[in-house]
Amino acid sequence: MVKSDDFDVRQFLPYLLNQAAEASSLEFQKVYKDKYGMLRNEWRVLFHLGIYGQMTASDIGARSQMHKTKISRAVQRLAERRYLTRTRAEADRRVEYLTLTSAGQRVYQDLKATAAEYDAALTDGMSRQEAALLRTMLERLAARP
Amino acid sequence: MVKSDDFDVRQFLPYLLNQAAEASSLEFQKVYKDKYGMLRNEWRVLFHLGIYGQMTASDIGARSQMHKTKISRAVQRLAERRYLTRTRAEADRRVEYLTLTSAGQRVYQDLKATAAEYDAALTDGMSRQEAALLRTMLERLAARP
DNA sequence: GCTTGTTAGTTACAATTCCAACTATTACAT
DNA sequence: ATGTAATAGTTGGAATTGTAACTAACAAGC
Repeated sequence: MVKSDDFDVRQFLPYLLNQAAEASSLEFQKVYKDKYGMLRNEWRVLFHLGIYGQMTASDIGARSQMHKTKISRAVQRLAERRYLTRTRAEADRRVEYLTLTSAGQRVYQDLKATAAEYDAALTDGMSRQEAALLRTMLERLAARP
Repeated sequence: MVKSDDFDVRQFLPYLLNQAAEASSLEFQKVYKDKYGMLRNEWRVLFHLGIYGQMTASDIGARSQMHKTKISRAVQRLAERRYLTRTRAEADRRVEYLTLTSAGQRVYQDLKATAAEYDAALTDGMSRQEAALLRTMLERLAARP
C-alpha cells in the first residue's frame, strides 16, 4: 500500500520519461526529417537494418516493439526512396527479407554519426558511470512486460 | 569529434528514452483510458491543475512543454466531461482560468494514487539513490533547450 | 484616436497513427 | 485431402496530432 499524499506527480517516472524522450527526440528528428525527409518510424527501421543487416518485418517488430502497421508503412516509404529492397522468401512466401541498398547504408552511416555526436552532447554533464547507469535503467524499464 | 564506428545505436539515448517512455506510458494509460476515457494530454492537463490549482492554458504550456493546441483540445474535452470549469479573466478577457470541479478533483486523486503505486512498482528494482539519480537526469534532459 | 505588434486561445486541414478487418500463405489435426 | 487455426504483412476508416492560419483582446508608439 502506497501513500499518495506525499507523492508528487511531477516526479512520476512515466511523465519524466516522456518529457525527456520528447525533448531529445524532437531535436534529433530535425536531422533525419530536414535532411532526408524521413519520419521517426523510418529512421527506426533503417537503423535496425543498419545494425542487424537483413531482417524481416516481424524481426524488426520483435526487436523494436513497433507495431506491425508502423513497420509496414515505414518499409513502404523506405522502399520508395530506394533505401531498402524487399525480397520474397522462397521457403515461406509470406515473408519478405529487407535489406538496405547502398544508398540506405550511406544514410544510415551518416545518421549514425550524427546520433553519436548528439548522444555525446546529451551525456555531456554526466559522468561515465552515471551515463552507463542511466542506459541500464532505461533498458530495464523498456524491457518490463 | 566523435568516432561513430564504435557507437552502438541501440544505446542511443533518445531511442532508449522513447522505448522506456512508451513501455511505461502504455501500462499507465490503461488506467486513465479504460477507467475514465481520457487521453494522455487530458491526464496531463488534469494533473497540472491537480497540483497547482487554478491555472491558465499558457501556464500549463509553460510548465508542461505541451503545445497550445494540445492543451486547448484537452481542456475542451475535460470541460465537456465536467472535470474542470473555465472562467474568463476580468482584467484580461483573452485569458481563461481553469479549475478542477470536485468531480475532477476526485479523478485526480484516484489517478494520483494509482500513479504512486505504479511508480513504486517501476522503481522496485532500484535503490533509493538510483531512482533519485534517474529522476534528476531525466529532468535535466527534459529541460535542455 | 489610430496603426502596428504581441499574446491567449481556437480552428481548419493535412499528415500520422490506431485499430480492426483483410489477403495470402503455411501449419496442423483429423 | 480438407477443414481449422496461426502467421506475415497490408489496407481502410476513424481518431489523434501537427502546422499554420485565424479571431479576439490587449499594449505601445505616435
